[in-house]
Amino acid sequence: MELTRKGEYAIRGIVYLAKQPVGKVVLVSDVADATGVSQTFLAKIFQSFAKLGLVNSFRGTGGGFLLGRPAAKITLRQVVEAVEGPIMPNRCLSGEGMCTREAECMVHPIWRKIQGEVSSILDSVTLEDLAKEKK
Amino acid sequence: MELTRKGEYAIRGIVYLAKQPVGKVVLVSDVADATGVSQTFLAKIFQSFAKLGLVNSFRGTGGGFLLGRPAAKITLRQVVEAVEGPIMPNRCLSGEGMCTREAECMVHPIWRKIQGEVSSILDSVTLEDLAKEKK
DNA sequence: GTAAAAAAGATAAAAAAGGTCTTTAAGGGA
DNA sequence: TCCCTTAAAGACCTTTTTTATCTTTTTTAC
Repeated sequence: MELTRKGEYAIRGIVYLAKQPVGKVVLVSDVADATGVSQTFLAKIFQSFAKLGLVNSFRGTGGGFLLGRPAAKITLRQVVEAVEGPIMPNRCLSGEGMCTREAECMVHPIWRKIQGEVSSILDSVTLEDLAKEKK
Repeated sequence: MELTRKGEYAIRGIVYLAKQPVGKVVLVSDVADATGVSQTFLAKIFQSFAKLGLVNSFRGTGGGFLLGRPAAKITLRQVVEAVEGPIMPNRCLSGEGMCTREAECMVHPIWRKIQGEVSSILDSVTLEDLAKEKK
């Protein structure tokens, strides 16, 4: 029931991107320095983002990363799920007939409810919100 | 963001206890057989319960376990936290001055909200609820 | 005293977390 | 064309956590 470091770093990294002027391309190394995360590890995280289109990347001189779409169109849930996988408080919610007890299981609906609540909270926050300075 | 097997087994085991007639003492081995969990592993889990008073135990011949208080007075949260520790979606919520970014951190309040929601859902369910047969 | 049962602690295999390193591919500029 | 820069991809590694098992000790009833 805990976010891993990967998830933490992912958020820090992409929020840093969201704070840049629109269209500015930044190096992983810069993001790593600014957020205090190892460059190679952060690079892996950004690769996951790139596959999902959360960020765009450019190789070579002058390359780097920027957001794949406006910060207002990227939710915290998308960021977290990109590196941690689906919000899934209990294995049996993954379906695939794994939970043979589902029929009698009274606990099942509780996890489903938690899954729904957590997902909806994470869905309600965008990178635009997170990029604002706290006042 | 996932319940471990220990948490799953804990719930299965204590719900089985809650389904027994009030006052009936049952062996770990019986609970283990009924729930499909290894006996020694379940014994460890029940030891955690016993330390917190969620169950009472008796050693020796005729010994075993029963609920430490009425099923209606034991919440799902207490059961989960007994084996998994506090509901804590993000390390920085643990306080202890760990989160040096708290002042500027816009993400912090989100985790706090999730923590609150999850806790309150788990608090709202008792073993009495879970021991009912699904209809 | 002996058998039954939980308590406690040591040990260990397997999986996940948390990284690093090396090689490859792509792009820009001299 | 040849470097240099930078991300992509994948192999590799270490540490921690999970998921147990096994043994010994303590407690209790008979």
